[in-house]
Amino acid sequence: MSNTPVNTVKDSKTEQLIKDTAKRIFLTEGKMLATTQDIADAAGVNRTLLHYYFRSRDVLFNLVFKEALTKFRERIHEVLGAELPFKQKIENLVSVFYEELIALPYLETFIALHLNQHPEKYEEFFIVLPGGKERMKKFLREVQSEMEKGTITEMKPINFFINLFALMAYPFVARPIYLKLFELTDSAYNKLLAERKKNILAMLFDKEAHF
Amino acid sequence: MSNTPVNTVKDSKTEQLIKDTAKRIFLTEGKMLATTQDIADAAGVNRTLLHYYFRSRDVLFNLVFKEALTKFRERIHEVLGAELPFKQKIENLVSVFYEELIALPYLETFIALHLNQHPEKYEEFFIVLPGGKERMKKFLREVQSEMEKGTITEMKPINFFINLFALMAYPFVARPIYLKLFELTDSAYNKLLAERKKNILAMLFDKEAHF
DNA sequence: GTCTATAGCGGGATAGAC
DNA sequence: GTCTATCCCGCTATAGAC
Repeated sequence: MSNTPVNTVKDSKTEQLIKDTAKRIFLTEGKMLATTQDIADAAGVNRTLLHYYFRSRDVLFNLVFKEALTKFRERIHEVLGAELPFKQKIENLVSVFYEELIALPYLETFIALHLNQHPEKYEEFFIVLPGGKERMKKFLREVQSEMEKGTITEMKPINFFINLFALMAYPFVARPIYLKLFELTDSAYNKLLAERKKNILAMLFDKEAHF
Repeated sequence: MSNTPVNTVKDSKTEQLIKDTAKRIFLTEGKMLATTQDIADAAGVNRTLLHYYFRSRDVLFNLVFKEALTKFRERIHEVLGAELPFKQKIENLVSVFYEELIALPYLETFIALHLNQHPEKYEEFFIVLPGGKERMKKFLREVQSEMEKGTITEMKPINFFINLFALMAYPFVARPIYLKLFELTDSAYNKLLAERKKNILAMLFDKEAHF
């Protein structure tokens, strides 16, 4: 209430630096077992600062996870909720999804493993987005309507949804396997991923020009 | 060479029990951080026996992993190498893949995470299967030939391969997410998975009766 | 806000008795 | 082959000086 000290400027550089570094190590590099020392070293700060700002490794881990997931979901929902023709919407979705997963390729893998281990944390991680449920229902109705128009193959709308995300996400999850299996370089695999964008649309929609 | 003692009967019950338990915990339940104590408790044996038979946790982990992966790959290769019409082969593949992943749903997730962390272990885990390389090349040629016949959409054969495995594997990897997202019970999700078998074929092949 | 020093414990591994 | 006792280390976390 009275005059607050000047150094109360929140979100100090250090705090943000630690959080960004943790995010990179956990979700970009996929090192979910990284220790507090690993993170501190990578950020170039003393290990105790991590506890000073976040109290425990667990709190930091969950925070980073939750923030990334929430941002990701918000972008997806935004795209799916846009007032655009169905096919255009899916094209945008693929682009946005790619953009996010190139930055955070292990996000999906982590969710899958972590939620299996701690199902009670679902509500903590998947915070309710305003209008989220309605937006999903609306999207599934759109899928249904497209099938009636004959632009996509008849199936349960949920299966269309799963197919869509399977085709997008799996190549990121399984990247290390395919790199070796087909003896590809990183950049060759990235090129393959880029080409897949068109391919995914060709798979989802009936009878279209493809590549 | 001379008369060996009777108690040299290898693969004692205990050894097998520990290995089976570890396999279940690591690959079926997805608890890749399970401690030696966790495994010993689940098997109902003393923790030191684990070291007695396998020397270290790491050795046990790699052994279990490698055995499961090799068995899995052998089954897949067997199916892909069979002398059968292409579509029949893919149908068989989906069935075999499902059978294996229902038993070991976390196999794929583990490979992805573990190989990323220890890329040098690729050769240890992915042992060379006799004729493996030729079989893969032959399969990709078959894919090419099917595209020329017009039964499947034109694309790079590698992309057909990735699409195939994406559609099969992803719903297993992402199971915990979809259970919650669509508020499904375990058995409802299993039913959905079963229905997807037909759906996957419809996605992969052009213009077929679907469901 | 940042450091050093230290407590504390959980987990892997081995020695040695039975 | 199976157990108990013990060692040892890495990692989290905190107290307290600066």
